[in-house]
Amino acid sequence: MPKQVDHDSRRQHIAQAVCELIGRHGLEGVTLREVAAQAGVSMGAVQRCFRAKEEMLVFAQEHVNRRVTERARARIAESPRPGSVTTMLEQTLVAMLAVDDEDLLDARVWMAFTAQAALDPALAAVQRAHYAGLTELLAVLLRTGQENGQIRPEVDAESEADALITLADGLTVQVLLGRHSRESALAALHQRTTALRT
Amino acid sequence: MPKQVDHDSRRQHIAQAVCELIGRHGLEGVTLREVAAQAGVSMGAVQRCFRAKEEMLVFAQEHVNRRVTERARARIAESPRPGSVTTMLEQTLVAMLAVDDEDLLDARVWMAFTAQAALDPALAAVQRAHYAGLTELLAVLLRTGQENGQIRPEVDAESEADALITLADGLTVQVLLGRHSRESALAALHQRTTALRT
DNA sequence: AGTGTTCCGATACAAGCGCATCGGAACGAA
DNA sequence: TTCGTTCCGATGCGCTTGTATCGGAACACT
Repeated sequence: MPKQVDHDSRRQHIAQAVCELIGRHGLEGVTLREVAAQAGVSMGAVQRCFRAKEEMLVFAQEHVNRRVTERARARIAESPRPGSVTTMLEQTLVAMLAVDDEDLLDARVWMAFTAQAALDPALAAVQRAHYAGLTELLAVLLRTGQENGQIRPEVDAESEADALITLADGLTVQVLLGRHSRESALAALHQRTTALRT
Repeated sequence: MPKQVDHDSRRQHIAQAVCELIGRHGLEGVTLREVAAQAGVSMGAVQRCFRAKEEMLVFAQEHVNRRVTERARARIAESPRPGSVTTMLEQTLVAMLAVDDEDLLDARVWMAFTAQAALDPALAAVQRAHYAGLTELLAVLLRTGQENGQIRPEVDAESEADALITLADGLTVQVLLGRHSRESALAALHQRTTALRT
């Protein structure tokens, strides 16, 4: 048997390098040579992992989406007030904002991919799948809260989940443009989620 | 005196070509050659109008921003129910959405420039200036409505204007990704603005 | 140790890019 | 008409891009 490498972990590593490049210089800054340098590997290694540049970009998109979802679940798990559904909702949305200094890069990556997805139906489908998962997560939280009597019963879980996601996206844009501070965005989320309480 | 051309109108014309290219193929699709072809002029003419590509892009950004503002003012002027401040508010936000079929291109252009502005402080400043004008427009409408007794007095005009803009941006993103239809976005705007009524 | 397979680093290459250059067309003033 | 200036279309240049190619290194197995 020949030499073997862990392809999947290498793809993750390269995807991370791609995200850092996008976050700093946008999609235009993603060249195979730069990616290789950022990842600390040679161009040949990158080419072996991904048949073409676009395949690499799609993988990177899914990579950052996965991380957002993970962050959301982590924030729910370590929620400051366990049992409070509105807190869990808020933490999920905070994870989506991804404006926590170190994660601010991810927000720019999200922005770049979303802009591209507005032009490329294939990328749009990837983003929609990601959003579908988040919507479901929020909807479950909302329904749970309604069963517990923590969320006002007249709220429609699905449409409210959509509205919350729309708010998070809008806030992300505003923060990235420097029109909102991180704090004011968080405050807006807090206000919106507490307004759902009974 | 030598041959003279109307530089300003030519710049507008080229900017329009740039917008159409961005709307169809993104910022990556904007090359001097493609711009010249789309505008129906030669590359030399483009180079004469703009010293460099970036200058052209900034001008195009301001071009599309101007058009959004104009559309907003036009929609206010031909408001279906003159005198109704909430209707004017709604029409302004509808203009910002720019998802009216023919304007859907502009929404994609907005998205592309905004993503770029998240990386380039100079572009971010241009966008912030644009938003400042829109915020002021909305705030004036809100204050007028409060003086007329059409808008609930406890609303803070500035922060409410910001919130409305955030909503519009979020909805634009959702529509471009195909997660919201044009109609549901308009409905969301309508609901939000009517909620401000006394 | 030998061998067969997998991997990868370096290089080559065509295409496309932004920009600079320049000779001549276009046009107003004399 | 002639002149002087402005404009522009075509072309060239240096550079970067994504991808293809390939000789040899790296490693598991016999």
